[in-house]
Amino acid sequence: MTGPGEATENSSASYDRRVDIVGRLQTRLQLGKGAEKRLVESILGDLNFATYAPIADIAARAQVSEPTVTRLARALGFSGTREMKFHLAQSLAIGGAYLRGSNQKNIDDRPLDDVITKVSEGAHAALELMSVALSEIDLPTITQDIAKANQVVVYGTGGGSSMAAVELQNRLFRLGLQATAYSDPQLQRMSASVLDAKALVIAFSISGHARSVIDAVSIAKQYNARTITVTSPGSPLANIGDTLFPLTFKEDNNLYKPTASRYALLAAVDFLAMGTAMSIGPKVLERLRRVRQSLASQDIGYPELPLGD
Amino acid sequence: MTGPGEATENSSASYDRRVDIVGRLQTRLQLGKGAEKRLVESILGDLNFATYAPIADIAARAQVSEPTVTRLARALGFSGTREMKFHLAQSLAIGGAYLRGSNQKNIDDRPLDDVITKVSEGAHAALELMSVALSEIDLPTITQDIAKANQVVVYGTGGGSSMAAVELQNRLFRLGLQATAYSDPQLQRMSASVLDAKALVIAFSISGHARSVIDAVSIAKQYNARTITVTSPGSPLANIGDTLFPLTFKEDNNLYKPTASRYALLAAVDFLAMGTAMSIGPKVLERLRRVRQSLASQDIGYPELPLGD
DNA sequence: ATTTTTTGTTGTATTATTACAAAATTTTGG
DNA sequence: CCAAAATTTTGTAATAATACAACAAAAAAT
Repeated sequence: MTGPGEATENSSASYDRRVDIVGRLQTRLQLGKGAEKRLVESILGDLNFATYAPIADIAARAQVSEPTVTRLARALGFSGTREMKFHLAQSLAIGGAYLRGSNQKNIDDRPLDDVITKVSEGAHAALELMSVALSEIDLPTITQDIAKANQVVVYGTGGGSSMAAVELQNRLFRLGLQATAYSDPQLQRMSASVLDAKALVIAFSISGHARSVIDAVSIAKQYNARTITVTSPGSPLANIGDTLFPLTFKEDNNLYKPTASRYALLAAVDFLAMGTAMSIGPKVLERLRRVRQSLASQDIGYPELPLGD
Repeated sequence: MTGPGEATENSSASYDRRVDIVGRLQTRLQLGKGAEKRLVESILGDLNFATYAPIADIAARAQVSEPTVTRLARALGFSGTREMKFHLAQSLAIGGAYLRGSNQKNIDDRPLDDVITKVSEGAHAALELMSVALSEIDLPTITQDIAKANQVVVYGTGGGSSMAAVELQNRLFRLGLQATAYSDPQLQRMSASVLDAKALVIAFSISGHARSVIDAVSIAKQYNARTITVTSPGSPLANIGDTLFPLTFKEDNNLYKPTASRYALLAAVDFLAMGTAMSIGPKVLERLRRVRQSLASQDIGYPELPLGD
């Protein structure tokens, strides 16, 4: 439908599909069989090739016929091979080294000087893992709860989680919600003990074992506050919360680079904050405008810049 | 000569050219004239169209002949129109709404439920843009400076930058460096005034206009401290620092999601921290082990978990 | 054994490029 | 400064490359 002929008009539909293309290919790999499976395998095995090579070469390499390639493209929702290749090119651009390198040797084997490659591969991977995991959950329901809450209390201890907690506080605050973040273990427990049924707790912990956060959530529940936990599925914290926002990440053992999970946390904050903004709806724009203006008046006008330099 | 035939090998050469294509077109617009100029104008006027439309349509719209399009592609260093269009598609993907911009309806008009897609696309794109931009700089030199510093002072004001500053402090501290972060404007100026030539300043600012950070860097320079700025190229802060670590990002106009730059900042922190760890070398591992142990003794052993939940 | 689905073959339509010719531009000799 | 030659730029038409449709054969499911 979104064919070349319609190039001029808004191609937002295809834009949405873009990044997901690799995931969709992987799904198809499970279901498919025979010629199509061979083809998908071949494409995933070398995305670069599939992007730049003509259909004849792609077909030859996968030992399938040319129309099979066209048919796969159609099956994925594209108007044809051409369009599929453009989208592959785009996800390759966005996924960067992460996707480009998927068929390469073990990351840690490579020379130590490509710090940039490693860090961004790790970050891309972390984000990818998160968005895959989240296809399971019902984000709107969670964010509607947040949007309706009278008071939002955010817990998180330790570098990553407390960063996330503070960040979420800022973001929700800008949306006009009463949000407060607590990083201090004592304050977490104390603040939890004065909550009521109209309060909403959001608790961050990568491991799900942070003692003070678990305590605070338990206390909050005693007072009937709703609790959302952002943590690893199956962890103690995940088990006691009302709703789980799963934090999925794979920390690799490279001691020099112990931070992939931070991207996952940051993404979680973004998902929650943006989702909440959406749930609140257009009236949130007025509040954002005010915040922006309050910053602008102080530091003379760079309106294009993000909030809170 | 990165033709389709070479698709299988690592196409890092084309990777470098990728983002720059719009800039190169703009350069050509100055020099060129006649048919080519018309064509370039037309392409820049609607990158989307140029990306998706067949050569005949592109030529027709610009009122030039088809071979002129092929010739332009060649002149830009591509093997042909096909390749040029792929690269356009990729820069469009990375530049995102920014490049797609003018001639499209607002992204915000799209349905509200694909929060996850939007956030992760933004994040991926931000990371990719950073790593492309950083292929220019000499990271080892910078991180060796950090590794050798007697004392590291980190400045950053406002949500994103202060988060980055604190995070970098933590990371460098774990490596055994004397690192201190200051988010408070007054403290920034004060701390800068007591530095000496052996101190190293790292200053974060997304815009590069944060008054207190600029002041602190100027003061630090008066006392001969080395200064590294992590900020937008060309900004006031970038101009006064000794070394620039360029922060490249395209904040899109989606008010609901004002945070792509945070991923760029986080990546910058990772690049610097990991690079520094590399520069220090293996002896850093012992320090990391100690930090890990100090955390483990308190909260009973989950050694696989990242430092600082 | 028949129907349905999947895959391949062949011919055709679309798209991009080459080869050549015609303008347009610049250069050069008077 | 002007025309004629040389050079460059641009366009036309033929050709090559690429992708697709229609149909047929094979495989799988009923």
